[in-house]
Amino acid sequence: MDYKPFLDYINHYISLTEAEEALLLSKVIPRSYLKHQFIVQQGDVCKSANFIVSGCTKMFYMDADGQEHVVMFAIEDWWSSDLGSFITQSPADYNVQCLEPCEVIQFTYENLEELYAEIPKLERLFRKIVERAFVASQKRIVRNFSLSAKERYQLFRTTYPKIDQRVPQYMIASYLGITKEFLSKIKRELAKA
Amino acid sequence: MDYKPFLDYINHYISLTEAEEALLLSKVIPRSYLKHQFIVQQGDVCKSANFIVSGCTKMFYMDADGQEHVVMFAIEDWWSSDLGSFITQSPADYNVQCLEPCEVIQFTYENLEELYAEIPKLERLFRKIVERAFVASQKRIVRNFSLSAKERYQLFRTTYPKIDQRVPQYMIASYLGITKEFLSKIKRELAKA
DNA sequence: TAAAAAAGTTAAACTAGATTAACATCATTT
DNA sequence: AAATGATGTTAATCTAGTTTAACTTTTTTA
Repeated sequence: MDYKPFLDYINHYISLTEAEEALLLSKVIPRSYLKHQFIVQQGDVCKSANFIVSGCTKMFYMDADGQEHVVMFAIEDWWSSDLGSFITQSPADYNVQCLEPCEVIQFTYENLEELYAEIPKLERLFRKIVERAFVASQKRIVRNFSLSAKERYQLFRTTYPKIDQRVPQYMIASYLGITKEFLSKIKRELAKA
Repeated sequence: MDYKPFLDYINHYISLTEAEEALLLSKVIPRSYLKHQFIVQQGDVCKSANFIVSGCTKMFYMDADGQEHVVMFAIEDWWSSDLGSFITQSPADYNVQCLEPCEVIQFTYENLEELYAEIPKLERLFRKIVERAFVASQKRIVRNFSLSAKERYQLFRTTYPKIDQRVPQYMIASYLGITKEFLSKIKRELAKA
């Protein structure tokens, strides 16, 4: 597996010495998944923090009625884990499933705790990553309330054009909180206009 | 101002020596606000991270139509800042306003950066705080999609009974993403049943 | 390459929640 | 204690988005 995108990503936030890079890579697990494979399963403990080197995943919640709710997609240079389950090492609320074959770099909980002790700068790295993720998540809450379904789709399409192209439409509908039928109607209207 | 709740809160996540506590307190600003006063204003840079010692705030977004959207409430032992604005030191998307007289402990951006350098453990503290906030935020997104307005209100009421009692109903409606009229209807139904 | 499965479309009937508008109650200030 | 403004209620009408169900197109697999 090619570690360069991963190291580039990290060096965007903090700078590591060669020794630190080597230590980091020694405690990280490269893993490949097939399309449709689950990286995390609802009910199981999320044992790793997963960095996507290549491929595409969805994180989703299966509700009591068997309805899927897509919480987020992840592609190259994003993380895809049930963070709540990972940090508390308790059963996951969400599934993470590969929508394409995926190459993933994994931190186990124990390895990450060791790394925090050995390279304290990593606390800073993950603080910054999660800060950004939290801000984006709050922004999404507001938008879900203040924008119409059509506006939300237009925003999604311009913000994540790559994901819009790679992911089945019915999953995007779920991510936007609408039915696939209604998204189909929205796309027809947008195509006309 | 009484710093004990603040120190207790911090010691729940990490442990500080007496010297570290003293250094921390020397770089923090206690401040009082009146009811209705703004701690952060949309468009201004959010200059401080705000820990609520006493009182209650709302963070809200004012949309293009002049409609208020409540993103979150904060009471004792919570934070209330526009984190996106704070971490990037760019104009705030949100307002933070006091719903009661408030006692607040403030970290300026510069002081916090200094503190991170002087007490690296604080990176760990804020990493953990933001991790939890992010997990809660994602959970809220899923719930907004998978639960009805009535279910969301019931969940809110049992999760945050104190806030339900302290905050005007029309603001709770805004937080839940519904109109005050519809919340009124929901409450009538719940009272009947 | 046929067939089966997955993904997408269309349209009619329906519903959760919005809008509007009038009114009621409570709190604050003078 | 009256008046003002803020908060909460009720009910009729309306609409964005759902549901259902039948159908088409694309992709995957045998």
